[in-house]
Amino acid sequence: MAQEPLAKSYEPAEVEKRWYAFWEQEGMFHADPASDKPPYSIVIPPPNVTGQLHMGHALNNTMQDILCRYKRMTGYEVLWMPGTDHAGIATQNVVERQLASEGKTRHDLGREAFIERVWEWRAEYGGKIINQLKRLGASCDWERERFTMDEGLSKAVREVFVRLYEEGLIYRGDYIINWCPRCHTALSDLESEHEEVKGGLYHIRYPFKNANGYLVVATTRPETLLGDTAVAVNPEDPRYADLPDDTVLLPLLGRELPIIRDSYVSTEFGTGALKITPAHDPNDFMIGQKHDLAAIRVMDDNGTINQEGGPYAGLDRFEARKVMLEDLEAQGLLEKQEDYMHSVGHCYRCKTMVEPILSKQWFVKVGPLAEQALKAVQDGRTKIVPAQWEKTYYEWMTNIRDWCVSRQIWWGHRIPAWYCECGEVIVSRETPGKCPACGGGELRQETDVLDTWFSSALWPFSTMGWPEVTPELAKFYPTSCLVTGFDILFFWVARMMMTGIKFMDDVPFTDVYIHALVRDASGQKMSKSKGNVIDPLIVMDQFGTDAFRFTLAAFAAQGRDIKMSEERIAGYRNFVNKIWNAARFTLMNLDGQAKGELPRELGLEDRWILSRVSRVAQEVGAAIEDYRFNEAAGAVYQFVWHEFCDWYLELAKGPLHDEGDPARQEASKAVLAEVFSRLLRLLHPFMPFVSEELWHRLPGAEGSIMTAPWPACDHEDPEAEAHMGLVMGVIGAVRNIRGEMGIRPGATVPVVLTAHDPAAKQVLSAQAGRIQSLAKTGDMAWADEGEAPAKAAGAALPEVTVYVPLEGLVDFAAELARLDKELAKLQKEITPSRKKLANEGFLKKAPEEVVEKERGKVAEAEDKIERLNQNLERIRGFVNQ
RNA sequence: AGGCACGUAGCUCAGGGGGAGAGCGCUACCCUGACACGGUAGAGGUCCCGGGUUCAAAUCCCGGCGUGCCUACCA
Repeated sequence: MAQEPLAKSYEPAEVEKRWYAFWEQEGMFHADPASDKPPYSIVIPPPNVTGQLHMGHALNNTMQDILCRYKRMTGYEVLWMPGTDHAGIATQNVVERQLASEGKTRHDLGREAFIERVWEWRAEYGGKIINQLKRLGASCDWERERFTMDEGLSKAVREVFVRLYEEGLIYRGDYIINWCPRCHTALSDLESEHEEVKGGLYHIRYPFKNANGYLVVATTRPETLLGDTAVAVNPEDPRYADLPDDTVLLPLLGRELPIIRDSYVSTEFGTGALKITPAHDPNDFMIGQKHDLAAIRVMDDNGTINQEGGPYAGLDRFEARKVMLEDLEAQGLLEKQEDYMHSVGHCYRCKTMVEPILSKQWFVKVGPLAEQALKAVQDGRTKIVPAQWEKTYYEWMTNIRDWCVSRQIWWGHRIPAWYCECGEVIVSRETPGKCPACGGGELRQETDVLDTWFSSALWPFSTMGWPEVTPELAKFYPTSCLVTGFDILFFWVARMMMTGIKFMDDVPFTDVYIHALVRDASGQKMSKSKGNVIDPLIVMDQFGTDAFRFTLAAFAAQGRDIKMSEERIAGYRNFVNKIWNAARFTLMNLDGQAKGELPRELGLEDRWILSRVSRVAQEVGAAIEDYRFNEAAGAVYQFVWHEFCDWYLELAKGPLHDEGDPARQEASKAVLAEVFSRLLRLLHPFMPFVSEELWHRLPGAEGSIMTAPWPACDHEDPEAEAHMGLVMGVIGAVRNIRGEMGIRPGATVPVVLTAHDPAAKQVLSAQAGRIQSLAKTGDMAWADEGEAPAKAAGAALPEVTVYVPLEGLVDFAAELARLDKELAKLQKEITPSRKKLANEGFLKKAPEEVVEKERGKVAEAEDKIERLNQNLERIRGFVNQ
């Protein structure tokens, strides 16, 4: 690549587009099942085809991408399996809305044409989110992209359904389900979202048939009274031990209702008398079965009262409630009504209030499956991170109820069941030609489709070709990790566990990493209606994808939600720019010279930075493997900005610009090139684009940074780190004096040092040039203790005392104040240690090394205090003269 | 109703039995030949409150208070 000087600041847009195209063209995301490398695999949580990239997707996929890119660099064959979900209800809604704008309904088209229409919609708009993931830099194996309605995946769905049916784990039955009167479909328990709603508790009088008086029942849903088939009281309830009659009359309709006794009824709540509506309440249904009561459905699929409702037929459920209450009131049957907060299920798609309705549905008997899925986590075959979620998982798995999988919509996998006129039900992989029972050919296929989660539950193996036996399954199943939000722990993760164990005989993933939610800057959940959404696409346009990804990683602490604001992203945009400019500096100094062998003779700062980059590489790697993304990002940030840029580059300027010592200059160049190359690799999982761009700018660079090895930990040098610590300490001390004393930045100050530790003198003398340039000092002089300059500001380090002679620079009052402040700080710092050492219990019981450490701290501080005091006295003596 | 998290600098948060940390913001100074999307220095804290365990608690335990979230068939 032509070496033009870098622009002064980084321009992401063009770079991102170019490198993503390059990676795809080169097939760098493609996983080879025949590879010798160890496998690492992740299946993407498939976004809805109708989806638009939001913050949640961005976080989720950034994390997966960090893992995948890191694993590739550490020698794994990585498969990141992508795809989308057909999102039954959501997608059907979108297309129905489209039809509505043409003045049509799906019924005008008919089932087949409608489904055709959905496929058309998908072809046109369905790829949107995939392109948005690409913009994020996601390194998915797009050649393998899957869709839950694909032929292969549909085959897997059918296979699973039939096998579960054959084993008696799928059944069809009458049950109370959650019905959405707007979407016209059953919903699973999970899809009914409970929300606190202000309603009323109505006390209604049910007159006795053969006696005076009445029984008062309390209800929140008076309209369901039309379907009552009994009234229940607790057999233990003394209030109802002696009733004048065993039959009451249903208000408004006059139907005779038996009074039954069941311990389910609470004596605490309401009036202690409960109306029983088996067709419209799950508990009433249960009681109804127990007492052999009739179940009368009083509402149709729209939530409108049906024929059974007599005079109220045709009224909407809410309208019916209103009218019925008025009538009850008029007849003196409404004893009282009070405000009542209770939680009511709402459709997760359209927020319509769910109506519990009795109907015939298909269910998965989850008990046996859940038991296995529970065990797999308990015995550690699958690890959930952070572990606190395991509890939640156990809780749900042990209380799980059968899963209603049928949906009364058109878009989805049609249930492979056929009904014969003779009453036979045929469940089969292939469309049956005739009834095996009566031989009749008039078979009707079930019209219901399956819950979308039924197909997503198979995702980890259906995407790899199951039920066929494939090399992909052999190499990449079970997958290594699943990255997801806790909101779909039950919807999806738990169900994948069940099916994976059942059909693959092994867990679908060894790790599950549960990440937090992304909220707005004030902690509110982002939602369109609140208008507080931050659109990741706009953010990427504005600040660049790398800055955005880094922000997500940096804030992704385990177990805490992320509050996102543009200000933060701007901060990391600055970081990207910092990297860019460090590259500018590096490239200018390298002068086109390719990275070569490191020379044996190295400067202190060279040894130090090599040691640091070694350690940081290890730290960052370990943090990524433990899903501590924020720590990984923090370590890179700290290293790049505050060690490499703030210290190393400044220190290296000396030798790099010193034409008088070519060997030293060459050594610095070699180290600069080496460290910068490593730094880019450390950045790559977080910032794929800018790291790739700069990688190619490095002289002599070959291939993509994607396939470059993760930096080794091979230059640890504790001595160099200790010596650099000393140098930094001296520079810091001088800078502090300069800053506090108000010495003009341009002025050069003299420095006198006294060595407290003789070894320090040698180290510092060798680094005199570095100290002079970074602290802007003149010549460094050494004095013996006791010969310290009188008119000087002083700072005490453990190894040396630093004096800056002040004659002509500042007034001494300022220095006295500074020393006082410093002394006070030291005293305050050391107080807890002194207290500990004065405590006999501490001396006796604390570990020896802890006691030693405290002693050392006190000794060091006292030593500093003494030296500072000496200087204080000298100045006082001088001032008072 | 039960469960789970969280409460640390002005803001957003790391940390998690032995020296209170970061980023942003703030103050002062500086256009030093990579970068003002920058540099140097600095100010700022009852680690929510109350008990307990311990030689030692911001950290562990118990109880409050506050804030989120999840689960639940008491009409």
